[in-house]
Amino acid sequence: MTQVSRLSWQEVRDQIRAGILNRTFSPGDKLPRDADIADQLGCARSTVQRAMRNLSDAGLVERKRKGGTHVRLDPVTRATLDIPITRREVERRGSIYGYHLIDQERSETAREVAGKFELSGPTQMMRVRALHLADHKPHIYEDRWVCTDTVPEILNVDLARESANEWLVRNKPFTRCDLRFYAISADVETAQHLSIEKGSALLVIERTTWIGTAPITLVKAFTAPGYELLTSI
Amino acid sequence: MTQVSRLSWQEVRDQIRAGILNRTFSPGDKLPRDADIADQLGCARSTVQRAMRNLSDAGLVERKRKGGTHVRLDPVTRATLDIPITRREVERRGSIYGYHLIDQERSETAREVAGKFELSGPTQMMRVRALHLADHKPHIYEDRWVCTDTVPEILNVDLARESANEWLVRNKPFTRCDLRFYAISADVETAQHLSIEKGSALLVIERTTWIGTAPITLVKAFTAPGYELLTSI
DNA sequence: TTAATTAATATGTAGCTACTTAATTAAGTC
DNA sequence: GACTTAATTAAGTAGCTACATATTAATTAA
Repeated sequence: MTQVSRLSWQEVRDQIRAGILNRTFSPGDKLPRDADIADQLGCARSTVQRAMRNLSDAGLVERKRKGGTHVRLDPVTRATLDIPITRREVERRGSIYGYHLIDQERSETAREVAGKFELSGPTQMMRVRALHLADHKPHIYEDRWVCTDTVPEILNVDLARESANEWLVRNKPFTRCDLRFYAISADVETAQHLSIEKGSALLVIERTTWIGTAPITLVKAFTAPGYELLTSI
Repeated sequence: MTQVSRLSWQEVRDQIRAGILNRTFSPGDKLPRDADIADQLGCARSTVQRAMRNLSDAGLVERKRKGGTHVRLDPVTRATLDIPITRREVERRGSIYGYHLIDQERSETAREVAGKFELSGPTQMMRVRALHLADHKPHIYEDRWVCTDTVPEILNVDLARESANEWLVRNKPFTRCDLRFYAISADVETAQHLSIEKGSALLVIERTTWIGTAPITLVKAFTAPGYELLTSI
């Protein structure tokens, strides 16, 4: 008697997923209603709901009120990425973290930056350039714009002591965050900051954050050669 | 009377999150038990549970049975990435998709590949190189290893007609997927395939998949210059 | 004192009911 | 036929109870 008295939502999810993967339900097909699946499997609808929500989160099915549940036409690989504050990231790898402010200046918003923030009117910004070190070697060079209309407090922060990265994460929550990853060839200035050769291939992590619709910050993090971004699964 | 009769789990989540962000609860602090929060807010524990699970998924808090809920010490930016099959990705941008098989050959597993798969013993592999085109221009060059012990059917697939990418996604579900993103300078061969200059900076998306512990495939997708990976939030 | 056992506790899950909401289908109306 | 409105449907949510499970804390035995 290895029979389980109750079916867990994970088991239900696995069964439904198996049905999708072995083509009992093909892409585009409509799945039975939650209630019917519950009946058939002998569990509660809430259990099927939980399983379905999971499959929906994972990108395997699409659910619509009244419309029912359909197997997604185009399966996607959905991954979650954790981007910690840079100090933590360095320390977790067992390296010694270092930080160095390069320069900071108040300035008008560059057109490119305003575009990324989806701004209509003009705003005051502060541009901060800084270097994060791992074991005394350049690790990430960041070129950051902070909106001083949204975050005026940043003007009173000693950014030579505490990085804007850290201060903002700790003090300025965001409600929206856009991330963008791409590769570039290091230009002269970036190469100089990272102590590498001009033209080296770099992974850039670009992050734009808002609180509501108010812009907070835009950072381009130029990672040193060899940097890899891994999924946390 | 704008008072809501019932508190939704989103509202509960927002209140707890607000408490964390305004330092009512600082990083490392222990939050009250779900039941107490429910009492205080006048909702059911299940509603608080739902809210907490969401905060936990988002990386804001950590929960442990008996241990309770703690605000995470190191806030992370947690993003979800959708990686569709390449054809879909190209078509969604309104471009014409094209595919071209470069070559395929059965071979022993390269040491680097075996390492990525965390293999102990030897396995048979097939190496497939192919090009994905967008509007007749090189878009992604993929260098793929498929384990023919795990996926012998692939040997009977006409990979000149259907890409391994598509066939595998449609026919071989995985239970584990590791992703890795990094930048490289194009070597001669890669540059040739992508019709670009040697040394150009390229974003590489490397994906390793398993079914259980059995290896399925390892792909390095060399994206054409200008390629960007965006989060779906 | 240390190790093993037991009790206590906070989260996690399953099941049920009742109600809400979004979306589609059907029925009227011009 | 085209448009509006109402009915229907299936997922989503809230609340409750009961029990499971993982940990920690307390207690007892060696």
